[in-house]
Amino acid sequence: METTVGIEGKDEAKFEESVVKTSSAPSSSPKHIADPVVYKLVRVQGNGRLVPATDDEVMEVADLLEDDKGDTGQTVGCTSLDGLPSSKTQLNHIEGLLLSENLEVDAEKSNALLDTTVDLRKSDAQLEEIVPSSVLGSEDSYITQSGSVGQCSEPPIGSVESGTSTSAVSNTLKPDFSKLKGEICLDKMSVKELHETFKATFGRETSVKDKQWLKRRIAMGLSNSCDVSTTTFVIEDNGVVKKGKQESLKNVDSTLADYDVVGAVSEYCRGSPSGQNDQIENPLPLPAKRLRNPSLEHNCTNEDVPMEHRAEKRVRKPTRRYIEELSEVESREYGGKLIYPFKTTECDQSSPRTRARPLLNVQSDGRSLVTRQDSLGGSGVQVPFVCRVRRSRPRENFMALMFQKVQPSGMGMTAKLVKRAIGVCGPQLDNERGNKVGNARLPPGWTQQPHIAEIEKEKQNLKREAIELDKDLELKHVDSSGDNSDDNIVTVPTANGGMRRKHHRPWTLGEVVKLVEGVARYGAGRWSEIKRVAFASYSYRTSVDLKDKWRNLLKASFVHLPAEKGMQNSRKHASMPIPAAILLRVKELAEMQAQVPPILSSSKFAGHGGERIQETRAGYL
DNA sequence: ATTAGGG
DNA sequence: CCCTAAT
Repeated sequence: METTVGIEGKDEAKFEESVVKTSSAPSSSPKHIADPVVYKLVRVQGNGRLVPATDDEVMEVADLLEDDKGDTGQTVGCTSLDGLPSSKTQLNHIEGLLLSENLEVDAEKSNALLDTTVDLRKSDAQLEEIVPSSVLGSEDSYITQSGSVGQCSEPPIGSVESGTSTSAVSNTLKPDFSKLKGEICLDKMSVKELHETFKATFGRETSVKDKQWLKRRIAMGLSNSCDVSTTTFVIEDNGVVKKGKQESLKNVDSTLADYDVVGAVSEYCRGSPSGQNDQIENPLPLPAKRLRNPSLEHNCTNEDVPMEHRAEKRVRKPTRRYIEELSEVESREYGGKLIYPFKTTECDQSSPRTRARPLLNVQSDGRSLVTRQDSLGGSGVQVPFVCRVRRSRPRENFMALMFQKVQPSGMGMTAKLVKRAIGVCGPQLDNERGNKVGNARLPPGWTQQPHIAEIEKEKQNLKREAIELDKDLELKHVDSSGDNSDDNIVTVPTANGGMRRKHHRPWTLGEVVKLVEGVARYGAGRWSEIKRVAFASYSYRTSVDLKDKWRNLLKASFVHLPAEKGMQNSRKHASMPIPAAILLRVKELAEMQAQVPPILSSSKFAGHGGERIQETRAGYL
């Protein structure tokens, strides 16, 4: 079961009182007409019924409401997420940076925004796929309120929405009359009618007889569940922040709860204030909503999953990306230490339920997220992938170890690596590595080729991503993509007959920005500092890497003119073109810090006036 | 241990 | 990216 929060008004003052009242009588909250807000807590049982929440299930959401009132919502979610004090500043800065004077970048940015959105939705959908009914329940209940409204009494709501744009959330659920209307509408229908409606909605028949179920389904189909869930999550998120944790552990598979939060946070931070409104504002709650955006369609339709099913696929384990994003935030919060909150959570509660769940999310997208479960010799030991702290370099080293065992040829240099490997990541050999141990027979060419392909694909997608408003999150996306599992390890022959491994990790935009940022803040040369601060969560990217990258950036920032010609034919997607804005900034920084590359310095002023971007600097200091 | 520079 | 010298 899941705890759901519904909002029916807005007034944090009366909040608590109201909560209690409403929770015992979900369908009626008459007293507050205009201002009062009530958060109704309901518990969804099994596949449908809404049950009044028990007292201890009632969550305090007062502050959320408060925020909702004044804020865009985005800020709310984000601040609660990233404890990074300077995040805002950075955000502004980056934004400025990108917007500064590059239309191209701008365009890219909007694209990125879209992409991100899609991405999030997609993963969200996938999330849901995993969750049988629990989280769904919450969603459903919500929809019953607002979604069904759309069908029967959409006009009033719609107008109300656009009229009172103050708080999306409160507006969304605000009037109970809407809910009642909606309920009644569907209630009036017989099962048969419901079936017809269902068919009309989803284009297929259903054998389910449960009216409740049908209603919810239809409602879901008519409204867009994506946003719905978001709302729910947000609330839940805040709840979690307060005291939802225990609750989660108590009532729900906390794993799920956590994921929800993750999803919610991500989506919310993306800047979904509009997203939330979208759903409601849209006067025609048709299934078409999903098709609104081409790429979105693509992402949502890629599988031949029946639509109904798709609707469910909204909650799912967050992609590694998200985990790592969060963890990064977390780590920053705790002073750069690598802390993986989910690890504890997940490991603590290994309820039978949890164990059963993973089966559901099998092959949502090629890269199964759960498989690690039993990987350790089938011992059933549960080591959530989240526990993975890092891969790549350490792994490589580890692999070196294996390699040495299997094929003594590379010994010479391996020794060193092995040593490092043991020292660095020995204790944290996670299941993934464990897996490899099992499969260690793989030849040097080992690295999971299929995986690489996947990654590459993803990278391609992410390539188009630029920094958007929600820089922090965004960056993490990009970055994580880079770190996303497998590295392109290439073995190059070395003089003394040995083989050294060289892995290539394309720098993501996010990383670059971070780097630039860092340089701006601490100055070029303080690589270790920069690494500590900006790259705390990136186990790869050593300070040396940073340095190298900076060197390259510097080079790039001053040349960029002749490059066009040769590059044209050879490789278009070879490496992510660094946005001019960033290069510009690099250049500026370089000049500012008197780091102008000696030789290039002559041509630097050629046809470019990069002097006038001063505000950027201001952002840092 | 970190940094700079060459390869 | 990797390696190494220098600090």
